[in-house]
Amino acid sequence: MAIKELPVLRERGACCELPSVKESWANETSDLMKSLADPTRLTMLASLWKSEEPICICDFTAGLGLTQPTISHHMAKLKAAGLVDSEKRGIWTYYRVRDKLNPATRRILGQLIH
Amino acid sequence: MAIKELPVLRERGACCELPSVKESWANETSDLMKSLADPTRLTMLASLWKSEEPICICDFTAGLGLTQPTISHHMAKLKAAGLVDSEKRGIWTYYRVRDKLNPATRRILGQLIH
DNA sequence: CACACCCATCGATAAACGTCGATGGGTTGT
DNA sequence: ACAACCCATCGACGTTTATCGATGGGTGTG
Repeated sequence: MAIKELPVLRERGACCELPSVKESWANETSDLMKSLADPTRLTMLASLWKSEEPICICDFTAGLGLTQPTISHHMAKLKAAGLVDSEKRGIWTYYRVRDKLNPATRRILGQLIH
Repeated sequence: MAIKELPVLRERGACCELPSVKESWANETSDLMKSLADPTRLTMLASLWKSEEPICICDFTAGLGLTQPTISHHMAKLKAAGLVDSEKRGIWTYYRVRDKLNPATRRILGQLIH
């Protein structure tokens, strides 16, 4: 257990340096995590991920127990995060997982949803 | 483009079914995402991930531009999410990425931090 | 044209969140 | 015993978030 070799005798008031972590990475990654930090959005995204066909707002509104403005609000967040694309057809607006998803993001979503 | 074959002529008021997504999965995954949905927590977790040695609160307080209560608060959230372990040594409390991390969670973190 | 339907947006409200100062418990060195 | 340091917790504050009802624009149907 390496934990037994902790520096018990380090000087007081002497703090150590941290491994460097890029601020831009932290900000961008936390934005992605925020867009996924809601059960409704995760459910919608997983549905789109698994579905062969695009899905429209009314399907989500009918399937989940939420009102249409709430569903639209969540979908707008997924779209703002660059995770989904939309296309309007007649009176419906169809959503799908974005084709040109960043490969790293696609891997993460694949790990999450599986 | 499969999108050209959208059901433009579907009946109005007839909503389709969604692929089934487990509610428990959505809740648990969103909890994990929430714990990662903050730049400070991501920076701390990435530091622990990259570091050979455990790191104590005072190091984070010195390295990031935040007060000690804020750092402790974020670390408590990471611990509550089961992502880190802590061990007290003298006056210091050392943190490290949890040894017995769920393999799926470890893969996700590996993808995120890399 | 009038009506029904889909959807995005606005405004409001309650809950959750990030941050800080203050406090107190533990531990070490003098 | 005292002082200095590390850290967890509490209470407060402003910000963000999830949700809803109401509204209006757009589109197809009778």
